[in-house]
Amino acid sequence: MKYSQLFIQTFKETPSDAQIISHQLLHRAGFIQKSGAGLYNYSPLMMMVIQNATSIIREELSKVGGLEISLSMATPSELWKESNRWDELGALMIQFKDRSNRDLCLSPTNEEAVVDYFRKVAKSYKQLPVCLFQINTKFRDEIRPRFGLMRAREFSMKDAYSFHIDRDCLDKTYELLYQAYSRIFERMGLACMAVEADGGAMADSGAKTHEFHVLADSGEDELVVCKQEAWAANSEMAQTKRVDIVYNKSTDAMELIETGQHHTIQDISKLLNVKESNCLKTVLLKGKKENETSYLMACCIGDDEINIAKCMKHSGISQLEFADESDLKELGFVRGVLGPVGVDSDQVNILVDLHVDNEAGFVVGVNKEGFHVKNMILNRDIPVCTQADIRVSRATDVSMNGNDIELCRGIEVGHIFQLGDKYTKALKASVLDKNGKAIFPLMGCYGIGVGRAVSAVVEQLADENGIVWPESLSPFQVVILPLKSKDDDIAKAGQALYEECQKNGISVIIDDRMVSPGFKFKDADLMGFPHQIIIGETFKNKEEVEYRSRQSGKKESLRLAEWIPFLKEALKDK
RNA sequence: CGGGGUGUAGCGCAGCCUGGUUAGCGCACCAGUUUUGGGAACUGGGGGUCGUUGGUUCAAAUCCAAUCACCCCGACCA
Repeated sequence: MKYSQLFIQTFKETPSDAQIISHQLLHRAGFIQKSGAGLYNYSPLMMMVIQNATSIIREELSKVGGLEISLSMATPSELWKESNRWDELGALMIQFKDRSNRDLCLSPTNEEAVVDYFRKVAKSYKQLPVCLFQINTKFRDEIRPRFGLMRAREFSMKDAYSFHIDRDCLDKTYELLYQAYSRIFERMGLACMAVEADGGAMADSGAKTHEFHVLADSGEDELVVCKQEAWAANSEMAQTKRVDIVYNKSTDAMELIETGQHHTIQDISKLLNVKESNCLKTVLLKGKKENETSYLMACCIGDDEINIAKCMKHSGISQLEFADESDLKELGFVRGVLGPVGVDSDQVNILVDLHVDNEAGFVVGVNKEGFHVKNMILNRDIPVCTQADIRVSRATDVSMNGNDIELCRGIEVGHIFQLGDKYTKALKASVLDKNGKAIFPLMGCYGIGVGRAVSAVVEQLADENGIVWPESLSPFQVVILPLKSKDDDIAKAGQALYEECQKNGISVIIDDRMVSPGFKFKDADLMGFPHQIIIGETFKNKEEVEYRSRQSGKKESLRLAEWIPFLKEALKDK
């Protein structure tokens, strides 16, 4: 490829709305353009990177028996209604009507569609196991798209789905996919970590699931990592322990106390001279259960925080969020003095964190302006409640085995789940087993965000001069930079080397523009091609050209004729 | 969804407060000359319904209103 024919614009300046390095560089180097909030156009260079990434994915999935299919991007509402997700996924799913007034959506994920495909073909256990995958565009109407391709609304995803006759078979495929994912990310040049995760809206709670994370400060997920145990988990589900609480063991009766305008845990703690960890923080959450509005009262230690993702998991209520003033009013609650005492558990479920000792006394609001109680004891005073891990982990916590932990941030580039029979059951996709009995196959589901993975590569490998592509993803392996554009000897040498590379099957681009040397250097660095060949002064003087590695900056000089063998050697592991 | 901010050339911005020539700067783009080892210099040029709509005014990029778009922050007082 000749640079002059590439139809690419690079920029010296960073677009004002790009927050993170990968977004800035992908834009500056001419790989992506924004077309709207969370919507991006890909340039020819970006398409080459995407092709390289998807080839790696296809190869590795084929190795473990994956079969590529393509499901329609718009899906009819009927399918989603069969699994009840038409309403459950809420505003995340962009829904619309066609000219005949039929409801459709742009697929945010494809469990229903793939099960529909599956059930039209599968009749017998003899057809299993099977693993179907596709690489196509998904649309999720995210609350807040950001960070360029990291959280776009329209994005390319590889999603795979496997079907099994029994748990054992599912486990085996899950393991195969786990290994395939590790190889895929390794080949993309990513340092990746498998992390225990929460299935969220996609799977039944308790299902086995791992996320693959690239550690980066710009990551949107918080991870809890224990190096000693080689254990890592998403903070949405990581259970850890506090070791600093002294409980107020007491059998004294509950005592009503006047607290006036004191509302925060901090104020109450000071006023009554009680430790914050001996107060109970109570929040009211609102969500949906079986399409009906449902309320949840969540309690934790006063200086802890409620983790909403964990609350959703343990309560079975989806789309949980903090209730607003009008919700509080409607239910007869008062802001600032919330508490579980005397709450009708038929109306509001009560979920209490495990760190709240059920025999210790706590200070808590009593839903009456100006009053709290002392010595509220869970076992005695709150007859109907559930206890579960619903707090946010802190860096000062220890693992369940008592070892030190670290909190760090990660970019989720892949996610694998065991879905169980949730979708096959919902969509009545059964096959006959050996005994001629109909059974619902177990499913696994495996996703990779293609654009996000590519962004993560940029995020992880870029330096102050621009992108540094690994050979496996780079649009071109070699960039030839003939300096002094008007010098015939140099131009000829460049052209000759360019043709020679092509003859030898080396992927190459030549910067044939009539621009100053600095421009060519800066652009080559910015665009991140791994191998640079510079033809300039040294060629005029000594008939030598110069090699420079983008990644290490290491330079070498060799005679022109020696370059092809050198490059072949350098690229042979690719 | 709530709060804040920004919309002026492809990109980055000034001008607006205090209304008044032909709306400006840098980068990018086009032509020419000179340059050529880390984003060259000079000369000449093209490109704008100042987000949109409405209002105030002799006069609006500038003041007012509405609206749209984009960005950032936010659920910890429950």
